[in-house]
This record gives sequence, C-alpha cells and structure tokens, in this order.
Amino acid sequence: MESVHVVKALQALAQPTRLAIYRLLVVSGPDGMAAGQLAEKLGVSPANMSHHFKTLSHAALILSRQDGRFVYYSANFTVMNGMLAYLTENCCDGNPGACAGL
Amino acid sequence: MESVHVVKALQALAQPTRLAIYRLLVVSGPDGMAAGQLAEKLGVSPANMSHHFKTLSHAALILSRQDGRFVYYSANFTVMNGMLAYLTENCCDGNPGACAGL
DNA sequence: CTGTCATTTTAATAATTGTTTAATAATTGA
DNA sequence: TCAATTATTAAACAATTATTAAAATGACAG
Repeated sequence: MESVHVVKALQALAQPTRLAIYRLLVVSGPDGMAAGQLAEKLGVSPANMSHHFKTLSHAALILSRQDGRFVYYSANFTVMNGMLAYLTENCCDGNPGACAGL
Repeated sequence: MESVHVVKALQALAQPTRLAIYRLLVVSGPDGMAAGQLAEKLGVSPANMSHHFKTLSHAALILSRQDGRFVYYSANFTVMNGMLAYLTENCCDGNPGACAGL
C-alpha cells in the first residue's frame, strides 16, 4: 500500500462521525448496513452522511451495493489490513524492542 | 482507548509529513531520533517540523526527551496498539467473516 | 557573560474540511 | 403516471489546518 493511499484512509477515519460509521460497518460484517439505518443510528442528516460515505468510499475503506431503494455499505477489510501493516512496518528495525505486541 | 483519543491519533497521522515522521520513529525504535536529524532526512524546515511534533505529541503518538541541545523523539507504541485495537474491535460481531486476518 | 546551535513559539496567510439547506436523481407501489 | 421514499449532489458558509517567516527560548563552549 502506498503512502498517499494510507494518508487518504487515515484522513477518512480521522473524524468522529466517519469513525463511528466505520466501526458500525466493521461490526456488521460483509452484509453491511443501509445508509438510512446508519444515519438514524448515529443521529446524522442523510445529506451529511452521504458526504461522509463519499469520503470513506474514495479512500476505499468501504464498499457499496444497491438493493432496491436502499444502498448498503460495508467495510473493506483488505484496505484496513493494508493500512495497519503500513503503520507498523519495520518496527524497531526488525529487532525486539518496546514495540512488542505490534 | 476512547473514541476522542483515537480520532486525535488518526488526525495526527493523516498528513504526509507526520506519517513519514512517525514511520521513521517506528523503525528507529525506543531510542528515537533527534528533531534536526528528522528534519534533514525529510527535507522539512525546523519550524514546520516543530509544529508537527507538537501535533503528534498532543495525540500521544510520540514521546520526547531532551539530551543536551538535542530533543529526541520516539514512537509511543502503546498508543498505536490501542488505536489499532479500536479500529478492529468486534469485527463481524465476533463471527468469522470477510475480516479474516484482522 | 557572549556567541552559537537546536528547537520552539508567535503571528499571518492560504488551503482544506465539515455542516447546512435546497434541489436533484432513482426506485417502488398505488 | 403520480406520489412517496431513499439517497445523492450543489452551493454557501464557518471552522479547522498547514505553511511560512521572524522572533524567542534554552543549552552549551569558550
């Protein structure tokens, strides 16, 4: 994963509403949740949610699929994995250190 | 780790220079690196670096210690661990899913 | 002390981001 | 087709963030 994509993913998650959206989608797994369901659960207006979905989608952190009138969003675990790996790469230059557990 | 701290940590890392700083500090381990050394390595002005150090410190992602005229910064692995755990908590509601590997 | 080096702070400006309101699409059922 | 529902887009404004230049702090050597 390249630096510029990691920055984009971090930016996308670095906002309270979007972090909450993402966490709900992590819990809901591959099936995901409908846009309106998320909006209601978080008490955020649909328009505002839509902007946040766009930001998260653009960072490839979430996926969407249409089902009738509903749009279901779900977490893209592959990108999250890549981001986490990037953050801890080459920890302590390969030697054991205070980073134990990473 | 609380949501508000996670957002702060993500915000701190969601910037190319700060992400680069953090990664260099992850590699350099507990000893860390001097402020000026990092500035030179990244080609960023000392004043600008200082602002970024402040942001990262305020998010508790890095630690600092003074040694003579030099200030050494190092990665705070505990906070990174907390952040990573927060992001993947309750994945797929505890059931096996597409999140395999997280 | 005085001068120099390493870093931080302050102040100013430019750029980005988040929220709101209103308008627009797409889908469904009567 | 018409109205209702679900979601997105566009435009505007307020708020936050990043960068720069200049001044200030703190540490050490002579």
